[in-house]
Amino acid sequence: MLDLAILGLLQEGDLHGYEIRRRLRDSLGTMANISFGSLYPALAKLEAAGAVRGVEAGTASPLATGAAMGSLSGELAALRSKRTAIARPKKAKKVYKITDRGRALFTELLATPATSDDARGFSLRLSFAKYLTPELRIALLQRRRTQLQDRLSEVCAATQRNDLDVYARSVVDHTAEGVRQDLAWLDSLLAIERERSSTDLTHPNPGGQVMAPLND
Amino acid sequence: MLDLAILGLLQEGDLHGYEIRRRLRDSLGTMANISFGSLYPALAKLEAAGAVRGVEAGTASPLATGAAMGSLSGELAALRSKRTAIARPKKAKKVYKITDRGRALFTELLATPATSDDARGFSLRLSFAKYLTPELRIALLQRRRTQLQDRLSEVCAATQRNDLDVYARSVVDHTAEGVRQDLAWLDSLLAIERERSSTDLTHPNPGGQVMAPLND
DNA sequence: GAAACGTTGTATCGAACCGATACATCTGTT
DNA sequence: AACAGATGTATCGGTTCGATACAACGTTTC
Repeated sequence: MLDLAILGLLQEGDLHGYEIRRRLRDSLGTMANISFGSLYPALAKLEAAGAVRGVEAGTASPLATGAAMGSLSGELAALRSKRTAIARPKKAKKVYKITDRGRALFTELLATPATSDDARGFSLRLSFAKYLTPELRIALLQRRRTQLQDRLSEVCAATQRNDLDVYARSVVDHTAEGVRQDLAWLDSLLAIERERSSTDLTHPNPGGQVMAPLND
Repeated sequence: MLDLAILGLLQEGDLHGYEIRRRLRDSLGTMANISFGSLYPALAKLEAAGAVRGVEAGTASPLATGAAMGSLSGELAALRSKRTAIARPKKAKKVYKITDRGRALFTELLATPATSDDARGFSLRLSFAKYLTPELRIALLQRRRTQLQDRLSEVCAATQRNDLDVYARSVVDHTAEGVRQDLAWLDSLLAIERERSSTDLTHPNPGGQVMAPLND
């Protein structure tokens, strides 16, 4: 699941570990707090599998690193300290690029429903939903929907109990409310998605947006 | 964190593994989906630490197992099949009891803020908040509150970005909304808690409810 | 009545993941 | 010049997950 997130980010540009973690926190809200203890082993594993290639930046060609830079502040910092960048090749950044193999793996992981998408797995996949076909997109939403409905009936059953003290009850009630909200969100997404697909059928590719691998 | 959940449940009655998992799902909504791959090792660890004691039920005294039964349906099933219960001592249930050491550990774990309470850790602790003093209760809520505020500003920053496609944006927005709702919930809990503590000061122990280790 | 299936129940394995920690480099502050 | 703080890579031990195996019992079905 971390693999999917990494490949997804790398799909939009080359990044190094620290920057990946930042994006995980910023763009992919759901994947916040991924620790380096997960990240670096995952990167090593992906590299061993040939899905990404990591090159030490700073050692070889300092001119080429500019394009690989992640953050704005990082780029500015690099420009400011360019005098030292050539003289200090020690402990360089390792910039990761996605390979064709990695792109294939990404597509595969994204489409695979896994066994049970939990909240994180679903949100992650939805974040990358522009890479899915409309059918797979709707399938993803529907899978999550039935899952949430099951969860809701469980939680509602818990709500009916009368052997809970105020605190436990408050937790259960709030949990139920959260599930209901998620469900409503999902329904709105499904409605949008169905409308979009129907209009796409009548007006194939109307504007700048759209089409199967959806651009941003 | 699983330890805390187990000890909390065992505090209200002796249970065996399977039943613990059921309660984890039913009473403690947040701790749903705990796998046996976590549960049994955790029980073994707690037993090794002297926090719980597990006794094989069914083998020794079939009469004594009745009180240790967890679910209503379980008890009924045991009554119905009591004729076979004596004759079939194979592969017995292992019923766990909490010890004094376990109770002490529970109190310690419950009061310890850990390093960072995530959503699960917080909900779990709040579910057992009746075992906390009013001061510790408020401290727990406030810790979580500042944490959620930090999270909210992070997520709001993500909301401002304009380089997200519709799907990623929807995820970010919904996440932000969720955090806001959690924050509102927390504020209401804090308000209640503060009022409760102030009325407790003016009218010490007014009704059947209340007092430091709060009963259910 | 036996075969098939669902539930209850205990247990283990490998992999994923977390939290803490260590270490190195550069930047800005005082 | 000293120090704090962000950036950056990396590893270690422990916890948790997901899959799987196994066993006993109840219910349904043919």
